[in-house]
Amino acid sequence: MRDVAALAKVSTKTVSRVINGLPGAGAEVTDRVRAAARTLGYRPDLTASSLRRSDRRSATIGVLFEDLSNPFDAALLRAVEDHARRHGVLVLAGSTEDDHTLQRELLFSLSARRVDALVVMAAGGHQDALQHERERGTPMVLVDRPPTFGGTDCVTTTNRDSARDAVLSLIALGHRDIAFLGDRRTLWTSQERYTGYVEGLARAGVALRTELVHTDLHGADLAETATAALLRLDRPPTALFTAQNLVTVGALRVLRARDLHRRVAVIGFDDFPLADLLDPAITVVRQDVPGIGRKAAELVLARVDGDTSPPVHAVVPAALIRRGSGEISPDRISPDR
Amino acid sequence: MRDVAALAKVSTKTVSRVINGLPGAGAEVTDRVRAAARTLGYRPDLTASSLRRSDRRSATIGVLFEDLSNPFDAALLRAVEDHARRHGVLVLAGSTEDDHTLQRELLFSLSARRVDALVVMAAGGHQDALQHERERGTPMVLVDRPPTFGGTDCVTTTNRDSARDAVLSLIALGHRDIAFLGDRRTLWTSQERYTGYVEGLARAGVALRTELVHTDLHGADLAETATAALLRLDRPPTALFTAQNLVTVGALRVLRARDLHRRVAVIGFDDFPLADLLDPAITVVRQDVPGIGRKAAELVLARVDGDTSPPVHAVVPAALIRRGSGEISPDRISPDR
DNA sequence: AACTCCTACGTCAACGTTGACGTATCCGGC
DNA sequence: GCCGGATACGTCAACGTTGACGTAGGAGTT
Repeated sequence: MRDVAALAKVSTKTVSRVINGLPGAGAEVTDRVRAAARTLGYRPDLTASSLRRSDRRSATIGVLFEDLSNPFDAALLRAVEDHARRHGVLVLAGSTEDDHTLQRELLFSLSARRVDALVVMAAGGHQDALQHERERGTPMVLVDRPPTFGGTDCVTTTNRDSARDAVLSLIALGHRDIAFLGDRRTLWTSQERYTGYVEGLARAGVALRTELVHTDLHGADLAETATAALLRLDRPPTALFTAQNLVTVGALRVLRARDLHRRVAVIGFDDFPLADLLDPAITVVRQDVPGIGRKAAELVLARVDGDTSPPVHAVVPAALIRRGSGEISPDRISPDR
Repeated sequence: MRDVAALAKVSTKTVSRVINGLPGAGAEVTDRVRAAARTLGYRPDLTASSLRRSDRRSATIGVLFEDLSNPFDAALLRAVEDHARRHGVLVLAGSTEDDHTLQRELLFSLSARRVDALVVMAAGGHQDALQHERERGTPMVLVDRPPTFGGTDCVTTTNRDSARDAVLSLIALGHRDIAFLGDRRTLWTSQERYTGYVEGLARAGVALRTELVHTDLHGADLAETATAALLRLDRPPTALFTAQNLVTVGALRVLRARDLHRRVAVIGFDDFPLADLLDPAITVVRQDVPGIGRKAAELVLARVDGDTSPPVHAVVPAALIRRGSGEISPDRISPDR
């Protein structure tokens, strides 16, 4: 900047005015400064700028997610990034892999870079580090789980209701032995979906068979093991409600290996790419991922802009997409031994 | 920092020493500073720190990609991020959507935030903005295309060789009418894969039927249209080589809709989730995405650490994964009218 | 002619941090 | 008792930028 000022024979302050398009710079000087900046390849330093500016904005938000290789996380990041970019805001992204220590470190890292706000899509377990950051004044949106502390927005989907509806739809087809396969119970979404499952059974007067419930299936491998175990029961389930996308995939692999994919009904929570190309195509509860991402970005950017209205808990509705696998009628299969 | 210093009754310089673990601070003072920092909720400001430090490192790299909703991009970002995080480096991510203007703006944005290096996974078209940034001294790695300017590393996969091998494998089964469906020709990978296709045909002495070649299929929808057109030919292809993952998916949709998915052979370039669960499972050329990402991160982080060895063009080998769809023998199908 | 007001600049200090360098204190050796 | 050297601090300025404020000159008003 000093070099630009020297070349254009003005003060650095005038360069600053020209670069930021502020009034108080004459036409001829403006041209000189622009030309000098170009020839020197000058790029303003936003970090120095935000250090000095009164609002201290870095025009950067942090996004914490669990695992980018999950299409759900990727799509969400994409939606947040899209919306942020339109506001001139960039995204510092980091995955936590559900590791508590990692999450703390990442949080410190983002905090040290003075992000204007945080979008947190992966808060398993304790939220004390998050709470601390929130109390320091960083606006924050939690995605897929409500905050355990005050003053914080969150965006979730209709986990419980959609799970209940999925189960009721299976029951309407005559299913009575519906298995539940869920992700870690520490996740709020898992709990909600399980509650919806239980509510669905209860509302239809179907008894809950606890041996059909498998939780803490983190990743497709554990889901495969659990599915195999279900199929070995004396009275195997005629339908599966798989409460997370990787769990769905694991279950499908086992059903396919046993050639049961056309006989056992499956409804999965979370859509996934190619679900429509499988045989049968997979019926899923589809979350409005772009909608969730957009809402999260909107909320957090509004907070950055000084919105101090009471915290919001936005609920973005999910929809049951009937593709075939959830419309298979009950068919008593023999135990897999 | 001033508050911490005041509370601990030391100078800010001493606080700096304690926070950074530098020698020259006594045990008792260290404890006092730590305690003060904790009670005040002090977080160092990395942006101010890197402004003043001699090395000017922000411990942040920028990653430009095209579309996060493509699992290839997502997996690559994930691999880069993993590796970077292990070095205490965070990732500023932005998608360009193959929009030239957007790419320029994003580049400026990252430059203004003084990223230490760039990983560019999406450089279609002109690279002048990239070149300019490179000339300003920012280390840079291009993924999936060689640089048009000097002094820059890149990481690619065996596009041409693997494409040729895929085609030869189809020819070995007796296929003579092999269609090529490719992404935009402006992409280097597309050109390479097409060249590999041509080489494969030539090496086996099979004539190239130009009406079987469709390029510039950006996205699954265009691929569907092209596939439908191929099936209307008087002599339709008995095998498809789909040179990008979304193209593969589009082609599969059409084959499935026509119930030809068990009669027309398909080999796709780029693996995609669930390719193994389809019927038939899809034979693909699988790139070593984690390997590419790791290599890119390694290269760029080494440059940040001052590695000035000559620029590297790393080639990470891809592998043909035979799953079934590529092992279908030629079967003359009648034109689809 | 003296005044106000506006425009187009410049000067100075400060944002939070650290490199360079200074100073006070203490310890061991002779 | 004095000196050399290490150790534990502090002081000052600077990184690139901008807010607050100052000033010079011209236009308009009375």
